[in-house]
Amino acid sequence: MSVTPSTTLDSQLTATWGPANSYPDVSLVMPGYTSRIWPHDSQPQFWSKYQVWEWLQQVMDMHQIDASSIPFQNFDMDGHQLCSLSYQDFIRAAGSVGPMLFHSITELKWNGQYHVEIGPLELKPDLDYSCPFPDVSYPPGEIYDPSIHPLAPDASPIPSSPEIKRSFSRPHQVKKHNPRGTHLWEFIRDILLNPERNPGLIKWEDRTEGVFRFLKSEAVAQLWGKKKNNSSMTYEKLSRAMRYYYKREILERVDGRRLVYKFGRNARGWRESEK
DNA sequence: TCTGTGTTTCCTGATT
DNA sequence: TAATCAGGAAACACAG
Repeated sequence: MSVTPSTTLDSQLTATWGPANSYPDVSLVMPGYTSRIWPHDSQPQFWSKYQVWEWLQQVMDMHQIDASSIPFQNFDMDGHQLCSLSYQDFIRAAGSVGPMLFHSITELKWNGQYHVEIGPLELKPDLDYSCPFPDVSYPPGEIYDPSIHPLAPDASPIPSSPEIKRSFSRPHQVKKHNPRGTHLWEFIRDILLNPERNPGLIKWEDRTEGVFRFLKSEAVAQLWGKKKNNSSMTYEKLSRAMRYYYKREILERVDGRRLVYKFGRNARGWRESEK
């Protein structure tokens, strides 16, 4: 997508992250926003792959779980395929987060099928689906491979076995420290990982090396500020936060190139093999 | 209340 | 000259 210079940020967002893609507002597709309302007439069966990813992103963000905790490539499917997954398929594909995702999609399916307005993504607030492990990242060798463990299309109804019920109701004890929801680097990563929805804000310079460049630095800063409810955010401030990532090796310096950053060894989920 | 984390804000100086 | 980069310092919000 090309964006003309006269195009405002809002209109860019509207055009790329908004109604054209069946969402009423950017806040609905950008993780962390408060108004997480999926359209009632949006049946997950008819979702595209990107809508599936957005749903994943939202559910993870809603529960403040690092989106890199699950291998997105395991959900490289459209809504129809997603809806055909069983409870066990979700566990295989997303590990400990699987039950939460299954619950969410089941609810959405029911909402879509029967138009029961019980609230979008209405997950029980007293349930803690936080990842039970300090950092459930998936090393390349451990990434779930659908070709090895094909996902059976035998959709299960609401879990009924005692074991499954337990996994729905038992709060996990270990919480991941992520007080502010999505981190800045994850926000950047997520823009990069949605090329169809990225309105020319950031682009990959070297996809395999994790090198990327800001095309509209101030627009990205505004978007970040909007997400954090901070209207005074600027690229100056955003870049300061980015530079703090050098020390933590989430980002690596790219010398001599303006607006260019590179994901470091501690950044997860940006590689094509671990999406 | 204290502490740690992850920014946010402001600043100075250097570089492009 | 403006934009950006680099990094120090302090403040802030939040969760545990």
